[in-house]
Amino acid sequence: MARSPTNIQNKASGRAGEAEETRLNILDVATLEFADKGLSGARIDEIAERTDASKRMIYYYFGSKEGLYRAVLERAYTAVREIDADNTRSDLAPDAALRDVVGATFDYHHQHPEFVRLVMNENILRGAHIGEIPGIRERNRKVVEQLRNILARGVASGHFREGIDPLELHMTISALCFYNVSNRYTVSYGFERDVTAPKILARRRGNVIDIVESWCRA
Amino acid sequence: MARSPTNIQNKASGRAGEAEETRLNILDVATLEFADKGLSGARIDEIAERTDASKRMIYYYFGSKEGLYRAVLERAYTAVREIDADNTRSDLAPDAALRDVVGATFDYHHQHPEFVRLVMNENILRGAHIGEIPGIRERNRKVVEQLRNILARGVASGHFREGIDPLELHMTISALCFYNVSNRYTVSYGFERDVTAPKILARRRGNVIDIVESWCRA
DNA sequence: ATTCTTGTGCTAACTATTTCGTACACTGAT
DNA sequence: ATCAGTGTACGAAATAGTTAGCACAAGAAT
Repeated sequence: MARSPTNIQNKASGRAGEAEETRLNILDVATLEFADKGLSGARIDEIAERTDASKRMIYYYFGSKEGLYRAVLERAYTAVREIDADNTRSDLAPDAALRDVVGATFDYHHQHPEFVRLVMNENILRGAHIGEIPGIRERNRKVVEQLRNILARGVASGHFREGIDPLELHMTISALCFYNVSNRYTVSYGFERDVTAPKILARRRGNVIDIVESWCRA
Repeated sequence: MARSPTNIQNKASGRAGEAEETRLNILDVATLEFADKGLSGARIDEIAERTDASKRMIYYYFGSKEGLYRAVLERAYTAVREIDADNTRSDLAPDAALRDVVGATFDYHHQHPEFVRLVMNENILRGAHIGEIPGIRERNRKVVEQLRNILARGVASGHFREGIDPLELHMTISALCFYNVSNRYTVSYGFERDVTAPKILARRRGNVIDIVESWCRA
């Protein structure tokens, strides 16, 4: 029952760097596997097989299947910061800034389906693990603050109308970008249409930007 | 693990209808279970336990775990027809019709989270089973045709602008309605906000309708 | 310098349990 | 007596997690 440390951060001793390398390799494989099959669908044995390490190593570093899952989720959420981290967009006009945010969000989702699938899975699990990941609150807040800023500038410049809640805007953008990837296999079932085809994707991207902008426009 | 002795469930009596009753009872329980945990997360034994029947019956009627899952999915998809089946909305003005469709879609998703979760799960499975469900193609087409109709009427009456693809509109509506339920546990993590609270829900509903309308408006 | 000790990184084989599915016997209505 | 419907107990495979211990490097003791 005792939770194992799992914190072994190899520095100083042993074969330098080897440990971290193994850890990351496991994390990479596990990310694909969990994104592919979900927490309950993924198999530790299979992850172990695809790794350069052995099954024992997974338990050595991550303690349990859930521990591994949490580590995977945490890394994916950390990586997602690149969307907004350095992009303050304060140099852009409000409407251009908004379009830029929406476009970047759309692209990120499209380029990282494994992240989308991990989030889907986490929602299937009713967010059981998301609370344990440090920094998510801050990240979410930051995104919303950025939107609030863009909205305020837009209202001041006459581009946008008043009364739009940044959080609602955030949900709108997320929904439009997320859904395309998350529901890829069921959405337009019955139509001759591959939602990943460049042409269709580009059109959808443009539409998503338009939708958001037309809602905000004064 | 001594399970309950005898689950006497039988009222005995006429076979007529009893079989179907058992079948439906299994289907009900399985729907909740699959929606809750997904295909790989759900446990046949647990489903059996919560049923008025026994595990044997599940295999008797549905053959396998996947067979049961498929039956569950099929029924959920059949049930969803109620959104649009009789609602042609031809009596409404185009803009009112659109608002009505969006509102009804929003409500349906909110009222049937188990359907949303089944669809999420099916997407995790990369739509492995959706193809085997008869009538989905037609249903999807019908929805899109209804939107095409509304759009055409709206363009004619000057309410809507030209050039909106009904399929894109459908995706937009679905995305905005689906996401609220599907990503309930991760969306606004970090905000003091319960996305199921009546007030917040009503506001979101209004916004979703506005978003769609403002995009279509001439 | 050589040996002893210690701790990390790691492997292979094993265990205990879970879990899907089945064999078989039974029951009551027609 | 037949047969759809049913319960109980079990089998076989899969699967999460563990046990026991080896290899190697670096520092301490000799």
